[in-house]
Amino acid sequence: MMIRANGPFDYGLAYDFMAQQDDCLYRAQAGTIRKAAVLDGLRVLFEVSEGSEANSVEVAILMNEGVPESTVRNYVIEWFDLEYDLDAFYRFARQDGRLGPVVETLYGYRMTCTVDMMEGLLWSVLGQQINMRFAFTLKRRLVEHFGHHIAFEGERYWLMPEPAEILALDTESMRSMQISYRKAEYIHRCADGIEAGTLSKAFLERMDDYESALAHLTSIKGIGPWSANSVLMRTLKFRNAVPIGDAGLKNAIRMTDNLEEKPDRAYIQAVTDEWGGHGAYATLYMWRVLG
DNA sequence: TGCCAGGGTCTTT
DNA sequence: AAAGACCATGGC
Repeated sequence: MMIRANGPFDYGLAYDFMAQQDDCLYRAQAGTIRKAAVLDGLRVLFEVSEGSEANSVEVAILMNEGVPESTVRNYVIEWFDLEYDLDAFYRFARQDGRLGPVVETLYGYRMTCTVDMMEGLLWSVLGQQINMRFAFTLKRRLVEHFGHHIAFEGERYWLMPEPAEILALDTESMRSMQISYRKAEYIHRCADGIEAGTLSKAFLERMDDYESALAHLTSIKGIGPWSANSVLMRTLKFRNAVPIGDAGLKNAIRMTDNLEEKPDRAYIQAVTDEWGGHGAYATLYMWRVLG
């Protein structure tokens, strides 16, 4: 099936970004991206590749336990953020001194979202303060520990474990994966919240006010402003969410503004205030000015 | 080798 | 309110 984006979309840019990540929950190879997922309790393996028409992707289902095609379609729309009005962002960005140059070189670049809430929260905790390479290693160890995968053509396509399974995983097992005690505790809290419903995606989606959702997320021990906004941006699609304090964003602003030192919190706040409702995509593009 | 990493909490000024 | 200690370990 083919899916067209709302406005410009460059599959190659999405592919290149995803291929350079070391994410165990999809496989990027030879221009195609394969992913296994459990959707409404049923397993499915599908493949995304460049669409035959402009600004589109092609989706092929490789293995399916009965997930409706429309469900897979909606998943891919969310994953590649194909509904976002990218032209509206560009109209704003072209008039911005920082964003103007970078949006020209990345025309059609969209966010790769994290559809699953447990995965989004897990990443927002694992990604705290450590280098990305190591964070991906930790994620891989945790995911592979549970062993859930779909085998296809001699390869394993790993599935995200359920919150209940993560909740049941003891701290010592996580420590043996080199996840710190604190992060193990935070991950348990997140899994518990999803199980209880107060951190479920459906619950937070109903909380359509940004300030309320932010306050709710940061009330969880271990979820600070950076982690909360990471989830608001990539899983809940709040377009004004910006991970304040993000190291990459600091470095990017330092570069665009030609600063001697990294900008402080007030400086960053002033910049992100200018972005307003375009903050999430402004951040996405700013990350790319570092190369 | 030392500094930095897509931070957060808790304690102390 | 702001600054410092501590966590914890890989990557470059």
